[in-house]
Amino acid sequence: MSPETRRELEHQLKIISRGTVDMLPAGEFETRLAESIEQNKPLRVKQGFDPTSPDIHLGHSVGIRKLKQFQDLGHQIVLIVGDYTGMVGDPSGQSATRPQLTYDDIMKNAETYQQQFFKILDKSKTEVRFNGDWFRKMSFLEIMQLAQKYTVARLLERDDFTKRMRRGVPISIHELFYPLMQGYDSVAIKSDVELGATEQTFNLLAARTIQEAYGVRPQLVLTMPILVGLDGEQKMSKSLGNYIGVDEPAREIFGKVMSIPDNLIYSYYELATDIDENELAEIESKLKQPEVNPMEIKKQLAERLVDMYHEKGAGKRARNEFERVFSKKQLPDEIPEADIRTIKQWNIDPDKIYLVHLIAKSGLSKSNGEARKLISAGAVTINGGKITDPDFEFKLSTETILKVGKRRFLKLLPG
RNA sequence: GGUGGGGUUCCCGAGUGGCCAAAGGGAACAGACUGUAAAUCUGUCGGCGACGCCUUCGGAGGUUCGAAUCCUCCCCCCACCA
Repeated sequence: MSPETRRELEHQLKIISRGTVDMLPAGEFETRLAESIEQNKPLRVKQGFDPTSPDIHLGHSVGIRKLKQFQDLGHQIVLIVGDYTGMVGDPSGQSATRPQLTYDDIMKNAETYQQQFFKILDKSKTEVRFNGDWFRKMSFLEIMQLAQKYTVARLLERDDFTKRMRRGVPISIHELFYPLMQGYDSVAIKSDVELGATEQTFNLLAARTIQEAYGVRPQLVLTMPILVGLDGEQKMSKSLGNYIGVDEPAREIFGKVMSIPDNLIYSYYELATDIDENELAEIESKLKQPEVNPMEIKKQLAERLVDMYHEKGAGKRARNEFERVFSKKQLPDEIPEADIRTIKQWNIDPDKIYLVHLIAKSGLSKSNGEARKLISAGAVTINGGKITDPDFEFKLSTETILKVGKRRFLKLLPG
């Protein structure tokens, strides 16, 4: 190996290994990377995403950002949109069968996925493939041949299956196919590397066996930690509702980041931002000092994340807004407005506004009942004055600010 | 295929003829305290202009003054046996 190759190899390994949990099989990464450098042949680096929800969130971004690093090092990224696997549902980490989505839902989600991927990746350098392209064409015979390549015993080694078996939770046969399908994706696109979260380790390794069975060189496997969601306990996911979408408005991203438990701050910096090693180390030590209030570090994190997914300066603005509304309890700079016409469209008489209806119809609460509860709980103010009477009615004569809970506002205009 | 045990509100899970919109826990939401952190305490937690009315306990029928609870058929899950 030439000194230049050696240097480039070290450089690439350093970037690639940041934040990773495992690079498997041990040692082979180095060999294969060196080979790629020497032959000037980019690695084909794959990650699959099942479009089971409309948005890419920070959890997805962990892998995508790692792909971006590969991309910047000159490797070829292949994104698999799992339109077929999405219908099967990945059993990884699941305690129950996933709900089946219709093909239409999946394709709708696939569209937004494709837009959102490129908030992080360079579109012109990325290969996007739908796995329906090959699965749709498979005959039953071919499916059986694929099924031959793996054994039930090996599938059942998986922790999630074992647990479900033990707890008496059903496992459908189609779920057993999921790892086979994912593995076949690797055959179809001849991947050199596949990325995934640690919970994917089984699927990623199974793919090696399947590639080999089809005469394709087995891929390397790189696993990333799971990003914990807003609740501080479970992995970030749409279905748990504990996620931050990359497409969300700046103030939402900022606010959600501020609501994560303190002990998550470090891992968010490490996994979801591109902060450099030195700063990361500094943050780590600061967070350990009891006299440091983590709030400021968290605000910087929130600012940084907003900047990543919005235009420059958006983070700063979101921060100012946040501080105004929550620290100083002032009004946000943009409040949804409702004029007389809108109010009438809600079937509400502006001369005799029944507060419960107003809150419910304007969407500040889900139902009249909830509005009523919020009022009784003291969560509703009109122009700063707390209203606690659930039957409160008023006439709209001047501009009026309605506030429900900490963050829901509505401006009523008499005009 | 046989036998037995199950399917309850967002989740787990009590309830086996009226006192059940259904215990308890979790989640969630709101309030207090705070840093939209954690912890803690309090309240709410199917819908409705609401001491009442409507809808809900796998599905469809039935018995009864009255059903989540009893009967019939159907669907689904689990365990053991084959």
